[in-house]
Amino acid sequence: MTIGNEQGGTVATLRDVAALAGVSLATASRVINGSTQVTTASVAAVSSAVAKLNYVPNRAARSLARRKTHMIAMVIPEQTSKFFSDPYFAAVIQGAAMRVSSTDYTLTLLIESDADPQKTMRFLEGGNVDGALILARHSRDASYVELSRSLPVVFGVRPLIDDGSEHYVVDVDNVEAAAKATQHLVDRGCRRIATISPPLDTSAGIDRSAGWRHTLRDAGLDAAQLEEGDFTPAGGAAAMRRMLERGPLPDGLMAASAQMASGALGVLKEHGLTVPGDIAVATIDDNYFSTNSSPPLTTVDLATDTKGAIMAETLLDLIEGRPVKPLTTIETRLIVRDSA
Amino acid sequence: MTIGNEQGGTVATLRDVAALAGVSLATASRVINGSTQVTTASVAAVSSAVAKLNYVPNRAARSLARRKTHMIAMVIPEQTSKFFSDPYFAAVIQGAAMRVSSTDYTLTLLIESDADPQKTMRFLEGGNVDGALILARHSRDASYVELSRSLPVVFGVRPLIDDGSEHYVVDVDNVEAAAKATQHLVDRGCRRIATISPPLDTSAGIDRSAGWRHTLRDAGLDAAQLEEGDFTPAGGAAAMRRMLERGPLPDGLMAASAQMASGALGVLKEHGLTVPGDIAVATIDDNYFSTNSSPPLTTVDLATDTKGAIMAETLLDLIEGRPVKPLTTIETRLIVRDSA
DNA sequence: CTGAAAGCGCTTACAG
DNA sequence: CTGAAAGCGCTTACAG
Repeated sequence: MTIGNEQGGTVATLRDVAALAGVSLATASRVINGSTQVTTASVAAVSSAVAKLNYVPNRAARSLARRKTHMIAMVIPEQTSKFFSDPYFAAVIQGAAMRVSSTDYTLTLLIESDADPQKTMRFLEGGNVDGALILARHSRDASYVELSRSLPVVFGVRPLIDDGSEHYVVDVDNVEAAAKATQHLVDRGCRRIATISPPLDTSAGIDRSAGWRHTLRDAGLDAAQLEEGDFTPAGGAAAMRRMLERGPLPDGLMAASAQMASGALGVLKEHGLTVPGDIAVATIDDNYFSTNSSPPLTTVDLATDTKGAIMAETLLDLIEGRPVKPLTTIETRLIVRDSA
Repeated sequence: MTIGNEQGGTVATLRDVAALAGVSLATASRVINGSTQVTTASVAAVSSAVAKLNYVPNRAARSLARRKTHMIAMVIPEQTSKFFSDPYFAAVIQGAAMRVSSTDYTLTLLIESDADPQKTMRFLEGGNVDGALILARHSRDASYVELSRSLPVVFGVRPLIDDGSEHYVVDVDNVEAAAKATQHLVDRGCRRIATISPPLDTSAGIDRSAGWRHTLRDAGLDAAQLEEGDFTPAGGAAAMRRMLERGPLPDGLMAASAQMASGALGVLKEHGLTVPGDIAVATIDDNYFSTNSSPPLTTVDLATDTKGAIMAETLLDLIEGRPVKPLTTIETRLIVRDSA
């Protein structure tokens, strides 16, 4: 016994509202859309009809007439493991969803299929949304930068291409975030500070390793080892192992993501090394990987949910034609815990 | 300099396709919708026109004509903290989004505002979606059960009301999951097995505490302490503290969620108690809270992303009029790690 | 301030 | 198998 797909046709229509209020369709529409060109009598009559009928405008009809969908898309890379176990995505999505939920817009989740990445692009180009929030992989940057010529688009990560075309980015200053974490290690007296970096073909990898390097240089210290991770605990553990094999042992580690730091901590423990006794660890991003590890990690809070909210806000500004600056930088702050 | 909201009108329309293919609008539409009532010549002509023009059907127009939106909503409770730091929601959303992304449907995230819960309901009742996936709080069960009379609705958690009306649920068997975790403690020789339960006014709380209780009874053991938690690490820690204060110390703990277990572990450590030496700990749900704690936790995997996928699948079946059973149970399995 | 009318881009009986 | 036409439920110049 299933519900079937008839909805019973009980949904009230604008025509019903107008009839009950004793006005024309046009006037009813004006009242509903908050036009000032209507008498208070009309407003009253229509409003009460709306309440009585529990009227909700049909989005499809409205979209068609206005040629606006009132829908925005959030594009997310497929790579299941990442999305699922990476608190970053959950936080951005939540921030954006919360911001959007206070408007008349609707947020739709678009997973960019590895098998058919063009599907996402066709959807976006097909006029199905008023704008898009992009969290996808750098390998597809070019397509999205291109897309932003015909559709309002906001990137959550600086695209790696720079062909001079304009695009909008909301992100933290990753150079600065890495510098804060590294400087903290310098300040507490570390002299041989290594880093586990995000992949060096991502803007996070490029920027965070740069922040680490220049902070050391400014402090008059030599850069110790750099090992690349992949944003996962396993990747962080592997990087830590390589670092330990190659030696010498650093006295400070700037693990450039809490997930990687958490993996590194496990390896350190295996080797009987204490944190922060033998090696002080600072990281970047504050989530359960940084709060829940032992010891809890000194980190730089990236305010990722705020970033999601501001991405959404920026996109709405773009869609509605309000002025927007190309780059919005989210503030970060150091949080000192036990690991450094 | 902003993009503004003109899209340049470059999007091809069905009329364009028909003209280029030399057929009528009706025929073009038929080809695009896979009708068999068309000659192969028409199919060829239209297909090539579609490719040439990069045509994508306008969803709004299609929705209006078909009176179907091709959109499904996932309703999530506001309570920021939960959604954000609770891997459960991320997993369900991901599973559902992945499943939906292989169809022509679109998944929209609806956050049920604490301030105006009626807003969500109006949206759902307004014919804006073809169906809804409900993850919201039990306090609103009645509204959603009521809603499911006029809209296909699938619950991710068994609603607490039972007024005889039919509704569709996709969930794990929480009684059984708790029994598996508890039985494992019994099997390893624990005699005084306590539990930290989810809130007892939720179906998870009711079922998991029941599974714990009846497993002990079947084993001929007395139920030791039960303390209520709230699904968070802090709640688990508080529950553990109360348990320790009241005594006596149990030799086994079935902490009914990995987050709560993680909080409890911290308190045990504070008190110098070892796991599993002094007290063996088993939990429910497998995520970074169970894999990332020390020791890693023996747990029952709830396959939460699969649950999300099956919720979506079930809803699509409902929408398209395929037969659906009222309850779909997701399989769970015990994963033995170091904590018990 | 208000209403009649055209139009948004599709789908779908209906007639052929 | 195909096409002309009506209609889905709104919005918005246009005329008054």
